[in-house]
Formats: sequence, C-alpha cells, structure tokens
Amino acid sequence: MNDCSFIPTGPMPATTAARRTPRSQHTGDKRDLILKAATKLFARRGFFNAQVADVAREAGVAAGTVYLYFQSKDDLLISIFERTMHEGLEAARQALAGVSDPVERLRRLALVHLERLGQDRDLAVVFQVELRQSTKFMERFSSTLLQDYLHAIRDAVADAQTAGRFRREVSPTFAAKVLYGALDEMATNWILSRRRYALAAQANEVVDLFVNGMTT
Amino acid sequence: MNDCSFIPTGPMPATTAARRTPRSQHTGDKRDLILKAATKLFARRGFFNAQVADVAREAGVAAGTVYLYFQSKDDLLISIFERTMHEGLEAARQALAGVSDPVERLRRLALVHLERLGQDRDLAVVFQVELRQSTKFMERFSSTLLQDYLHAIRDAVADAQTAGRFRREVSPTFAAKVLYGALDEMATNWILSRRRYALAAQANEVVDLFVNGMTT
Amino acid sequence: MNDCSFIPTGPMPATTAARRTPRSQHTGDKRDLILKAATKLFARRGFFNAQVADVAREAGVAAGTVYLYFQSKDDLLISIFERTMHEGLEAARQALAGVSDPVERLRRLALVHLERLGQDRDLAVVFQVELRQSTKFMERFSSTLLQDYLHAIRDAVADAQTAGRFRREVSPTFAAKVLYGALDEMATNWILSRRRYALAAQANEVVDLFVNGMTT
Amino acid sequence: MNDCSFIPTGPMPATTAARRTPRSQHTGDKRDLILKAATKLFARRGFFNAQVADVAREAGVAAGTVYLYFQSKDDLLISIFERTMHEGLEAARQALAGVSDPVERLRRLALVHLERLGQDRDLAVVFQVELRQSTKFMERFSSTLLQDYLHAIRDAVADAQTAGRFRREVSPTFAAKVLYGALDEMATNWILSRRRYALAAQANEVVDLFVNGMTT
DNA sequence: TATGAATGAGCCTTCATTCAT
DNA sequence: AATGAATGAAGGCTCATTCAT
Repeated sequence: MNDCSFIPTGPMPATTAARRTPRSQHTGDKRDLILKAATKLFARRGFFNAQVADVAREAGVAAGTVYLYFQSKDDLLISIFERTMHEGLEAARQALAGVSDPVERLRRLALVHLERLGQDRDLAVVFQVELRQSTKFMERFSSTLLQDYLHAIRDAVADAQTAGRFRREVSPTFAAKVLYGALDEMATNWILSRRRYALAAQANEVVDLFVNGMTT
Repeated sequence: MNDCSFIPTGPMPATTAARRTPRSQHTGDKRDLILKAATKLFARRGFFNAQVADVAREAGVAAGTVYLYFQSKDDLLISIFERTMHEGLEAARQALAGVSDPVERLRRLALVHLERLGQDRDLAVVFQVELRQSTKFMERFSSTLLQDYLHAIRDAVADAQTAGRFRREVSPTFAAKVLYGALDEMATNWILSRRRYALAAQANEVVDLFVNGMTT
Repeated sequence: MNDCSFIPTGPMPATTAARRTPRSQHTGDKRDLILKAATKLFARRGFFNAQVADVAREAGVAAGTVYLYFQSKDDLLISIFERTMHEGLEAARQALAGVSDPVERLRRLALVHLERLGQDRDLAVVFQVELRQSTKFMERFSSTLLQDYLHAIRDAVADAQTAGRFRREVSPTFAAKVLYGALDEMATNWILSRRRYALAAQANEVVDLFVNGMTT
Repeated sequence: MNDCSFIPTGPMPATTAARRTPRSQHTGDKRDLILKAATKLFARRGFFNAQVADVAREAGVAAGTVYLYFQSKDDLLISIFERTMHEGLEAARQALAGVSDPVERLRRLALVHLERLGQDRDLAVVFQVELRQSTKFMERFSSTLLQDYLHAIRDAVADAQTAGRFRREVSPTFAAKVLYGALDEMATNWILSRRRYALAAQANEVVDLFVNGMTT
C-alpha cells in the first residue's frame, strides 16, 4: 500500500489561497462571478466563439473589469482549469481519507470524479471539450490533473496487485489509462447526450467492469 | 449475429461521389491536397489558430482556390471528418468481412480503429482534439461515426451475450461505451505522449481486458 | 535699450497663485510630486505611452489623486510647461537685471536657457520633444514662451543695431529666430547624444558665432 | 576637398527599388496613396490622434488594406520617414553634382532642404513635429538622415576651412549643428506660422549669416 | 479554373476618468 | 483629501471571404 501521492495533505495550495487573502470578500466574489460566467459561456458557445464582452456582461461587470482579475482571455480558461483542479484534488483527498482498501479507493476516485462533473454541466463541458481544443491547453491539462489522477489510479491498482487481488501481468499504468478512459468517456457521453441521467451513477458500473477485468 | 449496421453496403455516399465524377483527376488531387494541408495545420496549430491562407499556402494554392472546393473554413473540418469516416467505415467493412465470431469482430474493430489513427498523427489529432472543440462539431461527430461505431461494438457484444460468452447483466450499449472510451483514451494518450510507440499494438490489450471483464 | 518685454513685472499669473494660496503646504508638495513624476515619465516613455496610473505610482499616490490636482492628462503636460516657463522667465529676469549691454544680454539669455535645460534632462526632453508632438501643444508653446523669448532676443539685437554694433540689413526678428534655432538645436542634440557634456557651455560658443555673424 | 559622403552615387537604394519592382503599377500607387494619406492625417491630427481607419478612408481603401502594405501604424510613420529621406538624399545628390565650391555646396544643401519641406506642408509637419514625438522615432531620425545631413555640412565646412575661407578655431561638427539648427528652426517656424511665405527663400539668408559668422 | 489583392466586420485589450468609500 | 476598483469608449489589428482579372 502506498500514500496517494497526488493528494496534498498540507493546507490548500498557495496560489488559490494567496489570491484570496489580500482581496476583500467583495473582490473575491467578483472574481468568482467572472469565472462562473466564463465557464458558462465557454461551455455553451465554445472558447473561441465566446467573447470577453459576453463574459463580462454575463458576470454583470464591465468588459475592462475582466482584465483586473485576469491577464487575458486565455487566462480565463486556464484559471477555470486550475481552480477546478485544486477543488477536485481537495475533494479527492477528503474522499480517500482513511480508506485503505485499494478497490474501494478506485471506487471513491471514480465516484468523486463523475460526481463533480455531473454537478456542473457547464464546467464539465469546459473540461471535456473546450480545454482540449488546442494542444496548448491540452498539454497543460494532461501534464497536471491527468497525471495526478492517473497516478492515484495506478497506485491503487498496484496496491491491489501487491495484495494479490489484481492480475499482475497487466501494467498498472496501462490499467489506469483504461479506467480513466472509460470514466472520461462516460463524462463526454453524458455531456453530449440529451438525456439528463445521473452521471455519478455510472461510476460504480465502470469500476465493477474494470475490477472484474483485473481480478485474477 | 447481425448485419453490421454501420457499414454502408450500397454505393458511395452522394456527396463524395457527386463531387468526384464531374471533376478531372487533377481537380480531385487538388481537393485532396487542400484537405491534407488542412489536416496538418489544424492538427499542429488548432482549428481556430490555423488560417485559411496558411492551409492554402501549405497546399500550394491561392487562398481563393480553397473556396472553389470548400464552402467555408468549417466545411474543411467537416470534410476531413466525413472523408476519414467514410474511409474508416470502408476499412472496417473489409476487416469484418466473413468474420462471424463476435469477440473476433471486437478485436478487428479495435485494431482497425487504432491502426488508422496510428498511421496519421495529424489526422488523429484532428479527430481526437480539434473535432471536439465546439459542441457544433462534437454533436455532428457523436451523431454519426460514433453512433455507427458504438452500434457495431454493441451488436458484437450482444451477439457474444446471445452466444453465452458474455455476461448478460451488463447492458450492451453501456459495454460499448466502455470499450470505445478505453480505445479513445489510448488514442488521446498516444497523441499527447512524446514516445512514438505503436498505437495499434494496444488494441489487443484493451480488448483482452474488456473481454475478460465481460466474460462469464 | 528697452524693457525686456517677456518678463512679467506684475504679480504671478493668476492660475498658479490661485492654486497655491488656498492649499496647504502639504498639498503643494503633492502637486509638485505629481508634476515631477509626470515630467520623468513623459520624458522617458513619451506622453502618449506614459499612463496616468504610472505617473501616480511614480509620485506615490493613487491614480484618482492625480485628478484632484489636475483636470486631465493634457493638463499635466500643460502644467509642466507653464510652471517651467514661469520659473524660466523669473530666472531670465534675474539674469538680465541691471545688464544693459545688448550683447551681454544675449549672452545671459542663452546661458540661462541652456543652463536650465541642462540641469534637468527629463524636463529638457519634455520641452524639446514631447511638448512638440502635436500642433495643439506646439501652438501653445510657440505662442507664449517662444514669443517672449524671441522678443527678448529681438529687442537685444535691435538695441545692438541701434548702437551700431550689429549690421542693420538683417531683420532683428529673423536674427532672433536664427539664434533661438541654434540654441534649440544644441538642446536637442544634447538630449539625443549619449555623451554627458555640459550643455550650458555651448551657450557662449553659439552666441560668439552669432555675434560675429551680426557684427558690422 | 572631399566627396560628400552622404550622397549615394550609384543607383537608387535597394529598398525603395526592391519594393516597387515586384509590384504592379496599380499596387505601387496604392502604397503611395496610403502613405500620402498618412502624411496628411499625421500632420493635421498628430500621430497618436490619427486613427488607422482614418488614414484608410483618406486613401480610399479599406482599413485592412493598410496592413497589406505596412506592418503596423508605427511602420507608416517610419515609412514616411524613410521614403522622404531617400528622396531627399537623391535630391541633394543632384543638387551637389559638379559643385565643388564648399560655400556653394552649403547654399545648395540649405536650399534643397528648405525647398523640399516648403513644397509639402504636411510632410514638413510630420518631419518637424510628429517624427520627434517619442525617443523611439527620434533616435531613428537622428541616427540616419540627420547624421548624413550633418556630415554633408561638416564636410563642406571643413573644406572651406582647409581652403582658408572659414575660421579654423570653430569645430566643423559644431558649426554643422549650428547651421542645421538654424535651418531646422526656420522650418519649424514656417510650419507654426500662419503666414504663407516661401520657406526656401530663407535658405540664402541663413547661409549668409552663417558664412559671415564663419568667415575669417 | 485559378489567383491574390481587397474587403470590413469583429474582437481583444488598453487606459483616461469617475466615484463610492 | 485620498483611494483604487470599476467603467466603457475607443482603436489597432486579424482573417474569413469575395471578386475582378
């Protein structure tokens, strides 16, 4: 068994904390407001088709105000990514706290992942679609959140193998990609589907199939 | 067993046929040239960052010429999608010809899928990344190729269930998504990875895992 | 001999006086601070490229504070001009006090002119470059300081002609422009030169050449 | 005596020629049209207050067309400068051709200088005012045309000194600045004056004064 | 068919100015 | 008097698309 490396056990990351501390509550609200508006518009119109002025209008601020909180339009997308990532990591940390059984860890990870995306469709669209639109963002995406996520899965798989519960001939890294890919596909399908079913409910099904496939 | 619904058994679709018949061989070449150039640039710079003029230059034609073959910049992306899709369906049709074993059908489908993407990295990038950048394209994507593909998988799974080889409590549609998601993830990982391994080699591994998970 | 027309013999101009009287010493300091900061930034970045916020930061005050002392960004430039002009006129008045020899008056005028510019490079840049950037400022400039200055030179030249020391066939107004132009060029050259020589030292040389040219 | 170093004796400079050759007459006209319009607007409104769209409208083209011929708004100003400089150098070359008397050379230089500026008031304004508005342009200005010009004057002065016609105790470089400054001032005065007198007529007067001042 | 110069709508971003605190 | 967050008009520049040749 190992400690899940992708979970910061200390306090919240500096960036997020640093940004909030020096600003008033009012200011923090405005930043959030803009980020929420950007998420909504990027999701519904696409990053390139959404205009900064639209984001500002949606947030109820002037166009120039956006640039008091963000450096550029790109920075909006990156900030959505980073903020969501930090929150996601925190949620995962809490979900895994005290859980040592590797299969249960996989179950929790999958559930938290789909739950979070399933709670905010706009956010899910930005993550599943917009953030992947150019290699620039894609690489940023894949080199951070994805890595942490895959490592967490991989470690749980390796633990299960060590415990003799999973077949050893499958590479844990490969298995992690398979599981992540399946979950990711569930999310993308959910976004594109017109039916409004509960995304999180599929977490267990996916893990069941995966665990069955990995079991000796 | 079922007829593989996603494979057109009739003549080529009207759009492609209509365009090719009245035009000279030379013209067909130019259209191909432009499409190839667009694939390359969309893949390397992203759809919105690639300019029509760049595509034209890459293809060795004037900017205006692009509009003799395509209606708009969007049409370029759509045409890449459609052409590739038709070729892919044809390849799948040939790969499945005479194969009745459902598991083998799954294996062939996965192999053809990854083989095709693995042969042309630029094309793979356009399919895995660019085509998904806006819900506009994404919906077109998911309503056609993806449907055909998922149906083909679903049917094979259902056949395997009917034959008693796969567990019946798993919905074939759901299982199809899982398998497709895993394959899709392999493709996306391959694109983002710096290592130049053979993508197609992973087809069997993914199917192995899937089949094991589905087997009674 | 004549009274040097460009020297105000009455009280200080209303604008400056009006502003200073009702305000505290502390306030006057802040106004000076802002003006000094504006001079520095206008000189180093150019009027249009220097932002009001930069000026405020340089002065150590908030952006809004600038507008408590000045009506607009233009007003900053105009105020620099007016303040410097008033100080320059006062300096000239003192330099010419009790000097009746017309050639010596020219010498003193030239010296004071170049001395003042030579003491503050930033101020010199604003005067020689920024103030002339648009006809709006240029006309203001040429209709006031320049006129006073040219009149002072012209009168001294006329005096010298009356005294039989300068050739009479040269128009005093024309001669004044020539001398001013030569001095102005010295100032502009000094600003643009990388060498840090004493600008004021050239005053005598210029006047020597001029006097020699004018002498019968 | 020496050959006036700043005058290219060969064919026109490559840049100007190179730009015109590959383009059609029609194209060359359009570039000229835009440059003429820019000169007019920069002169009348100031560089920063003139909008690119205004320049385009004045030239009778669309806004985007400006960017087919120039890289940026700055490039417009630089191009005005460079083109005028090349033309001016060519005019000077022709004016000095076959003239060996140094004083006559000075006379011709001064005449050509003021004649050219006096022929196109807008161009004169751009040169005397707009081009000097920021150190960026100013340095470009002073490091090229001004240098060539000052060198030409300096060389003529040195020749006159060698010939025993000018006093030797005055540095030729210094004398050149004085003469240039006087001419420059004439140009600036002419621009700012409301009277529409002939600028070129002052060339001789300035040179007379200068020569008299330099003569032994 | 092919060209590529021309178009002009559109958008990100800046920054002088205001005003609630 | 002082602040600095907020404003929003303005403008430089891009680029998909057209059309005369």
